[in-house]
Amino acid sequence: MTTRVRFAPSPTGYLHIGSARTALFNYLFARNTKGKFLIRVEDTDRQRSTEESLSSILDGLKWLGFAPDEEIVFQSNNADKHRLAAFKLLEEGKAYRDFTPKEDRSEKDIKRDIADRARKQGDKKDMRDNKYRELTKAESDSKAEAGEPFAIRLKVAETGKTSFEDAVYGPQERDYADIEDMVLLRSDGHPLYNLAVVCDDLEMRITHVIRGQDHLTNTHKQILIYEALGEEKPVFAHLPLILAPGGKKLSKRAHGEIVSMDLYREKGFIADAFRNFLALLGWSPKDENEILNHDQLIESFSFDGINRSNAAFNFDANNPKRWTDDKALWMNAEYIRTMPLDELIPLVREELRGEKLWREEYDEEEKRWFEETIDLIRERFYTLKDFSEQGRAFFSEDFDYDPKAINKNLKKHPDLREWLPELAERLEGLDDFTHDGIFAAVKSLCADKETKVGVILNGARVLLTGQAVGPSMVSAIEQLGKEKTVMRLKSQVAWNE
RNA sequence: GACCGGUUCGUCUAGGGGUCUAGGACACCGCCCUUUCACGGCGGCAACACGGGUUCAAAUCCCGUACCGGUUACCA
Repeated sequence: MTTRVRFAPSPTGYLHIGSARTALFNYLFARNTKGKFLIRVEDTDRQRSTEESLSSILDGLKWLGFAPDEEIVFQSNNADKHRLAAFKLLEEGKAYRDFTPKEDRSEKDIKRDIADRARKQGDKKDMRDNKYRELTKAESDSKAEAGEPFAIRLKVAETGKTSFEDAVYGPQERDYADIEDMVLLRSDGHPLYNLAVVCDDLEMRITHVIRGQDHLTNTHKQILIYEALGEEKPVFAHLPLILAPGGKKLSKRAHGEIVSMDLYREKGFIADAFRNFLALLGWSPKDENEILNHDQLIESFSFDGINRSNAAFNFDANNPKRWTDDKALWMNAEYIRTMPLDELIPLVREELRGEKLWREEYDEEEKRWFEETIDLIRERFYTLKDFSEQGRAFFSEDFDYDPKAINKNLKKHPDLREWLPELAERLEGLDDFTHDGIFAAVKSLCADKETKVGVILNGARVLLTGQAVGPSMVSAIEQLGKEKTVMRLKSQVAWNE
């Protein structure tokens, strides 16, 4: 049997980092088992669903590389089938009409409202106390015919329990007494989540339902629906949640853009690296190598590598250097400096284009120079943004000097004001403008001035690149070329900043 | 409140009765390399929530407590 899994986002916002990981695990499982990965858009909440949200989610999935194997299913298109299922259960006596007037819930604080009420009820609540539950068929029919509005609720048995074996959490049980007669169909004819999910998963022939742990208790309700429908249930695998630092809920409201996948693309993450990081949040491979590319992730993925406890996404909103999880940043840097150059170049090209730093020559007569430059400067970069920011001086005359670099490496050694132009002169007269020739010139200047090589090179770095850090400076000088090097070393602009 | 999950270094995690004086990764710190640095190499710091059992032996099994999370809608 081929496995079939689905990722089922509801288009009511951005692509949450936790949803992205759910999509990832579904995708990995599908590929690992040579099955199908499907996408179902759960757009039945018409008030909250938007086009923008949908395209943002789809874009995010595309960026991560999770293309669906079949056409995307829109849940709202299946409403008729859901209704049919509800009426079938009603017909068979497995569900009943509830004529209780619909309550008006104020949009605000619904969740708190519900929790408060539940707290008051304590454990005394009888889940079967609906007075319409035992109405005879004739009574129910006549009320319905008279035009009285009704919702359809599932008739959950008085005693017994649901049980299933979760592929991650193991055996699960829940007593019927703890499950209410949930509404299947709203009084306005609108099918509800649990019914819709079950019907669609059946229709799509889903074999494994892989989703967040927040659905663990829902699963029992859905099992009741599978049973009422007389259908086989799929395998369930629930995933631990991704929490904010301190173990609190991670939300856009409280934590901002950091929860949205869009941000990572904008900030210069490489999809491969981010996928790798995401996979390690709640899952771990058998051996100790944590750097796993797309194919390696697929190959090593399995449910028993999934951890059962929630993971905290670690970042510090007050520290720009730690705007997101350290490990994610490190992972991205690792990919940038080790991935094949021909895979990196197109990504850098996009970045430079976006910042108006790209020149067509980089693909033609200056291709070689460009590749060498990228290979040189990528060594200490963390994101693709660094190519256009810290690396800007390699592609443009219009770059800024980092004030910290000026103070630390220039102004602390006032002599550099004379020494660096002198270095420029010496380099200008150099026939052999290669690494060794440049280094020899630097060393002889150091000897003459009785200073350390580091002082000269650090100072030169500021004037040449505007930065305090970077790759081997001698190589950088060679890469920049004589003309630019001489010009920048003679410039006094930085001294006046 | 009730029900359901969870709890190993700061963070992500390995481990599921003896091999655990608890392994790896990130971060942090030190040293080395070097021509400076956010590269690299080597090393260090640092954890089994707590209390009871069971057992010759418990991070691992059982019970309780605490804390955290989820669910508790005519939302998804």
